[in-house]
This record gives sequence, C-alpha cells and structure tokens, in this order.
Amino acid sequence: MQPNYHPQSIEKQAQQDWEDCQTFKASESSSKPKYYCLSMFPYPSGKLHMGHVRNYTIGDVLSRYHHMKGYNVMQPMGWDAFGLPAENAALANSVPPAAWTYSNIEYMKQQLKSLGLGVDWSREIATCKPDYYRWEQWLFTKLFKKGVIYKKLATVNWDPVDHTVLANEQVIDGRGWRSGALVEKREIPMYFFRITQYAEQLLADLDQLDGWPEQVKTMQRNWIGKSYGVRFAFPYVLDSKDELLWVYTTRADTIMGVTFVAVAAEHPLATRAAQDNHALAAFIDECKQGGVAEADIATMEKKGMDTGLKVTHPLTGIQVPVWVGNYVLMGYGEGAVMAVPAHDERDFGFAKKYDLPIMQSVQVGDEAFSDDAWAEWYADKEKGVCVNSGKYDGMNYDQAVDAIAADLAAKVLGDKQVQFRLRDWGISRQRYWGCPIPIIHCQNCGDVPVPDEQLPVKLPEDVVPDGAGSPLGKMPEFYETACPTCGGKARRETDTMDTFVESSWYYARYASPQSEAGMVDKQAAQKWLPVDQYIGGIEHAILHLLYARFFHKLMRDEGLVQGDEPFKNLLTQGMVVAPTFYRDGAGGKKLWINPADVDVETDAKGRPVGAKLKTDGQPVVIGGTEKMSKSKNNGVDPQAIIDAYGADTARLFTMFASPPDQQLEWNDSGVEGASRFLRRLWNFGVRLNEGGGPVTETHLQQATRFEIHSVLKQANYDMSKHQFNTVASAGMKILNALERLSGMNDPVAKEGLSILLRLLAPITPHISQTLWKELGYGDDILSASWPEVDEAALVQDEIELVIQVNGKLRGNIRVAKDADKATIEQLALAHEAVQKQLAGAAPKKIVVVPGRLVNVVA
RNA sequence: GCGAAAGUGGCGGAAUUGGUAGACGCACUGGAUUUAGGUUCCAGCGCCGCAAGGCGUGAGAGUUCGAGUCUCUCCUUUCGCACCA
Repeated sequence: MQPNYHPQSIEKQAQQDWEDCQTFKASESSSKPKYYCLSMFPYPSGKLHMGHVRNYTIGDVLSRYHHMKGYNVMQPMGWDAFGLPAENAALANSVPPAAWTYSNIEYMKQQLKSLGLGVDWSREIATCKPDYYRWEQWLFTKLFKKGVIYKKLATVNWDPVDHTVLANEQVIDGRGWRSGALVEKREIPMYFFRITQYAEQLLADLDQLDGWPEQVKTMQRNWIGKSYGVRFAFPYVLDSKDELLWVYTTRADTIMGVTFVAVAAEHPLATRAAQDNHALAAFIDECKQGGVAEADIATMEKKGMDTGLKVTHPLTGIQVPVWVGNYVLMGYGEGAVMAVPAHDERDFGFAKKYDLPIMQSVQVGDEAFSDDAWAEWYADKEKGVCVNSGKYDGMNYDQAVDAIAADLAAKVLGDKQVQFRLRDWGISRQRYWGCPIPIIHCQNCGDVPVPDEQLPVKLPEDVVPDGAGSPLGKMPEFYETACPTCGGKARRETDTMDTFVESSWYYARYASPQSEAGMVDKQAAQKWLPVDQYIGGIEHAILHLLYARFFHKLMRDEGLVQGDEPFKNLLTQGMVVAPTFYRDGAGGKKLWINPADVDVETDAKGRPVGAKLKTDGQPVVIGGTEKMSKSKNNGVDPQAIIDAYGADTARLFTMFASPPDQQLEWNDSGVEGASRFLRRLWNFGVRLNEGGGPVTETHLQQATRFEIHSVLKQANYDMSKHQFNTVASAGMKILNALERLSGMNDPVAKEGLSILLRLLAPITPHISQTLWKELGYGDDILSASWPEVDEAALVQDEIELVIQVNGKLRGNIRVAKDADKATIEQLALAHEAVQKQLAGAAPKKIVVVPGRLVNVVA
C-alpha cells in the first residue's frame, strides 16, 4: 500500500479496472430491477465546464448508489451535436462545423472519462450522425402525413444587411450582432408541430409526475396556460361588406367597459386601414422594427395609433375605435384584444397616454373609483360586481360571464371558449448545421414528404457557412431533385430543424442506440423506459422538458413507446457561480480578470479587504458573484482541478459545497479542503493497515459506534432526499470520530472505515474502491451492500433534555431515557436557572416534549 | 411586463414533523512541530459587552408555551419567456 495519497495513479488504475470488467455495461438480461439514470447530454462546445462536472457527478452518484443498492443500472452518454455555436466557430475559423464538432466530441469524451463516470459508453450517440437523425426525419414524414406537422407563416428576426434570419440571441439592443443593422420582423413560411393539440394532455399528465419538483410543474402549467374565457366579435362594415373583428377575453364581466379595440400591426384590419393612411402605414412600419423576443416586446414603451375605423360593440351597439398597438402580438389568440381601461392596468395606461375614455363597469367594496390613477382593486375578479352594465348590474364574475356568453351566443357573435397560452412549435431554421427537413417541393404535387427508402436526407459535412443566408440554399447539388410522386423536377427543402427536436427523443434512442430496424427497438424501450432519474439544469424547466414530454406522447401514439411520460423523477441542478474581478479599461470598459490570477487579501478576522493581480501586484476591483461565463472571465477549468487534485477531489467539492438544486459557489480553498479530507482518509487507511496502538477504552468505543451509526442514519435519509452535501459532511464526521480512536486493532475502527468507504463510494469512487481492495474488505466496492444502521448501537440509558423558560434556553438536564413526565417537571423546576427566572412565582404552564425539551412558562 | 425560485456568521452551507440556530467545511486568530516557505497537529471563532447579560436567520407585522420553519405585506437577487443550448 502506498504511504501517500496519489490520486493520479489510483484513479487511472481504478478506471482501467472498471473498463476491463465492463462494470458499467448495462445488462439487457439481468433479473434485478432496472434503474435508468440520465443526465442531460452536453452540447460539444469545446471543453467541459463546471456545470457539466456538476451535472454528471450528480448522475454518477445516483447511478453508483443504486448499483450498490442492487439495481441493474443504465447510465448512457451522448452529444447534442447540432447547433449555432458550430456555425459561429466556422465563421471565426473557416472550419466546417462537422469537423469542429467531431474534434470537440473526441476531446470532451476523454475529459468525461477522466472524471471516472460510470457510463455505458457502448450506447454513445451523436445527434449529427445520419444513423440518428434519419429516424427523426422518418417520424417527421409520418407526422406530416398525419397532419401533426403543418406549414404556416411565422415572424422571424431579419437582418437587412446580412440578408439572414437571426436567433434572438444574435439580436443585441435591436440590432444584428455582426452587421449592427436595425433588425426587422419578417414573415416566412415554416413547419410547425401541432403541440397545442396535446395541450390538454401535457397539462393533465403533470399530475402523474410525483417525482418532479413542484416548481417545475407550476412553470409548465403556467406556460401551457389554460384559460376559460369568451371569444366574441365586433361587427363592422368595410368596403361595403359586413365583417367581424374577433377577440378573446378572460374578463367578459368587464365587457360593458370596453372603450376601444387594439389590434396587432400585422393584423389584416391594420393593413387595410394603412392603405389610405400614410401616418398609420409609417407607424406599422415602426412596429415592425426590432426583434421578436417576448421579454423585449413586453418591456418596451406601449405605443399606438388610431386606424380611423370603428366597430360596433356587440352588446351595446356603441361604436368604438380600433387602434393599432405595438404590444398586441399577432401570434397570440386573434391578434386583437378588447380594451377596458377601467379594469386592466395596461389598458388604463394606454388610455391615459392617448386620452381615450375610461368607463367603469365593475366595482369592488365601497372605495371610490377614480380615473385619475390606477388602483389594484380595479382588476379584482374575485370580488368584483357589475355596475353601469345595464341588465348585468349586480352580477358577480361567474354570473356575468354566463349571462354575457349566452347573449353573445344568441346573436351568433361569440361564446365561451377554453384557450391555451401555449403556441404551436415552429421548427424550421434557415441554418446549415441541423437536421434537414425531409420535404420535397413540387410545382405539381406540393409539399411531398421524402419516402422511407430515400431516407436519410444527408447533410453534406464539408460546408463552411459564410454568415449570409442558408448555405444549403446555395447548393444546387443538395436541393435539385426529382419529385417522389410525379418524377418531375423538384426542389428539396433547405431549412433544417430546431435542435430541440433531436434532444426531445434521445432518451428513448439510448435503449437501442444502434437499432437499424426502427427509431427505437420496442422491446428495449419497454425494458428501459421511462427514465427513472433525469438530471439537468433548471434553465430547461420549460422548453426542453415540455418538448420531450410532447415527443413521448407522439411516439406513444405511433406505437413506439409505452406510458404517457418519459421522465419519472427529475432533479434540476443549480448553476455554478464564481467571484468576478475587473479593472477599468479605456472608455469605461471593464477588463475582466480570471479568479485564478487574483490574490484576495483579508483583515485579521478573515473579511476580504482587497484583491491584487498576481502578476503585477496591483489592485483589482472585486465584482459580484456571477454565473461562470466567458464574458465575465470567471470560469474555472475543471481540467486544471482534475490534473492538480484528481477527479475525486473535484467530485467531492462539487457535491459538498451546496445541495444539488441550489447554486454552487466555486471556491479554490474549498477544493483544498476536499483534497485535505481525502488525504486524511488515505492516511487513516494506511494506519489501519499497519494496525497497533493502545486499546481504546470501552466507553469510547461505544460512543464512537453511537456517533457512526447515528450519522449513518441521517446520511441514509439525506441520500434518499438527494442531499449529497450532507452525505459528504457525514463522511467527514465519521472520519473525525474514527480519528479519536487510539487503537487500530479495534473492531470499531475496521467497521467504521467499512461504513465510511461504502458511504463515500458514490461520491469519491476511486479512493473508496482502492482502499476497499487494499485493506481486504473485498474486490469490488460497487458489489458490496449499502451500509445499514445497527439500531443496537443507538440505544442510550440516559438522555439530555433542554430546559427553556418562556422558550429561551436556560440549561440542560440528564434524565433516564424512560423518565416520566412528573419526574422531568420536578427536575426542571429544581434547576437553578429556572428558579432564578421564576423568582419564587409559580409557573403558569410546563410543556414537556418527550426526548427533547422542557419549556417552563412563567 | 409576465411566470418560477432564493435570501441564515467573514464565506459555502446545516437544522425530517414548529422544539438547543450556526452541524460539516473554508477563511481567520493563537499555539506546537518543522522552519526558507508550505504540510501536519492542538485550541479558539455569530454580534455587542470587562462581566452579568442582551441581540440575532433580508425588512415589517401576525399566530404559538415556543417561529429559520406557518400566515400576510414589502425589499433584493437569480432563472425562464418560445430561433442559445
């Protein structure tokens, strides 16, 4: 046994042993219960970052823990390999995205292996490989034929200089990131998944997901946004024709307070009105400036202009004006909204700005309504009662909505309607590095799906995009083709799919990653699905998780998988953050300095007082603690940590520093602390191996066993709650207790280390396995059983009770473990501190909490 | 703007059910060993105070014998918002 802890050599050896024994190859034939543990697969951006280390360590801890608990574990890994960064790298370095992606995968795979993850690498997949995406194309054609996929116009960010569509991320302050040109909204045809058809199921099935955080389910519910309201129309006459302007509202009870209607800039009514109104046409053009991101639209200044057109209120017959509003979105509902300034804060602000009438139709309590200033209660739906509303006066919300919907229905101008906030999923991207959409456009036959025998539509891999338009659109050798139906000349679709599509079904492909017979092998899918534990960043709480749930239902309806939901349990991990440091550079620009290059100075009490750059000794400014990023230069390279301290230290620190679902603050001296603990653990193993030392007194042995088993009891509970930070801390407590023993021949020392090594095996697998083997506990710690609590060690004759007076701690007493209430009360009253507090008065009340405390109320 | 979370010592965090606030670790202080420095070991360490004692879980109220934990109001920070992944 090596006298000193050398992580590099023991980790290499342990990893080699696991590979030789194929320890992590998931068995299809095992009779043990299966446990499918999945971490969100990485985008191959170049090298591992701390978020990856954290994500995959959590997954590996759970995998190894379940392995020891007797499960047949499957932990796969792969690459979410299509995406925008590869095209950006191509622009910067003139490398084809494919070559860049494949070399990143190779490097990052080796990095993942150095972390010692128990991954079944035989199941590795990369979404950019034709043998993966061909099945995506296959499903696309089936869904297209079924009508689940359809084509319609959608709004995108258009860069008028680069003549290209921009992602929201590429629009900075309303301008294109490369050209600097003002971005415009433009409508183009796109393919859509009819996810709204599954809205009801996606909402209802959330109730099946007991193993998901409540917060994520709430976010999904709100995103789907089921609402009960009324869809109704304002009749009007235009160009001598009778027309209807439809709107939707959840506040039909306020309908008598409507003073105008607002429509989106793209609304046909607005387009028509602008034909003979130059000012309005100019305003509509102005509305089309800027990007499509909802957060930007929702926070920008509300602007509007009168179209000059009037529509008729369907219940009162009053004429109300139609305005164009930049805050009305064409993609939502009808692209038009009724405006009730008296009961909607946004409408109120708009009415004040443009001097439009405000008409109260609902009242709450006995406060006076004033159209000078907004008050929260104007919008109170729960308590409101109709006023100034004719026949609806005195009705509450439910009564008014019923009556109004009935009256509208009688006029065939509207009715109650359930609506969802969720919109259909547009998946067309005018980009190169993605899965080609398998459609052929024929002048005679229309949009024809590519027949199965012609799949996959392969993406050429030797292309270097130039940032102007879609590369595939410039490649006749790609798009020139024949129509599968009529054989005539046709054009292949040059758009690719949203990369969210690949990540929506990869979990199912892992069950049978090499299957050439189908998207998934039904038997394999039946064996492994659903995923028992899914782990990934909270930032995916809505989009990715919703799309994957949707895809599972699509695949279920195709008979490919069983069950309604793909992920049984979900753990959303927090971000990794680090301190930032900077100096002020020219033009007020901050020059960010990496924490690794800075020394922080503290005062005598350990409070930070300043920081200096290591290279020149001059001061730098301490910024806030922020998410690790390139822009703030506060990223810590995990490879440097693994090289310097070993994977076990990196894993231990990551697990110990905070609970998995909260943010993790990187701290170099914390890493030192983790490393120090592992050295102490190794040294203890060496001492135990040598044996000797004076015999430990019996009562200390008993106390140590009590400590070890009570810590273990808590640790087992924490493990079941996925609170790995306190499991790591339990390991430290056990080692502290063991180090107090004097004799190394004690059975307690041997038993204690055996428990400690098994408890730590999921978190620090290399050192645990090596010590387990070296000290003769066994060959393979993973096949050892999980440590169980010996309840006999926890039995105590005497226990300590806390004495409180009026809820404040005043002392302690020791009593027999089965002492009765009267004895305890007597002892408490006799306590010196209690007598002092009572000062001779009789207590009003005595509360005894068995096993815990006595509270004397004076 | 809308939706969802989180605020506890100098720092990361702990405290199943309302029951000893600060476990475990980092930093810091003193000491021992060694000494060029580091490593290692021992002790101390919420704040105010000489002490007795008092005050303390973002702020303010409330319920309770007892509140970090429950209720209400507010403040701050973080995440998501449909073409980043």
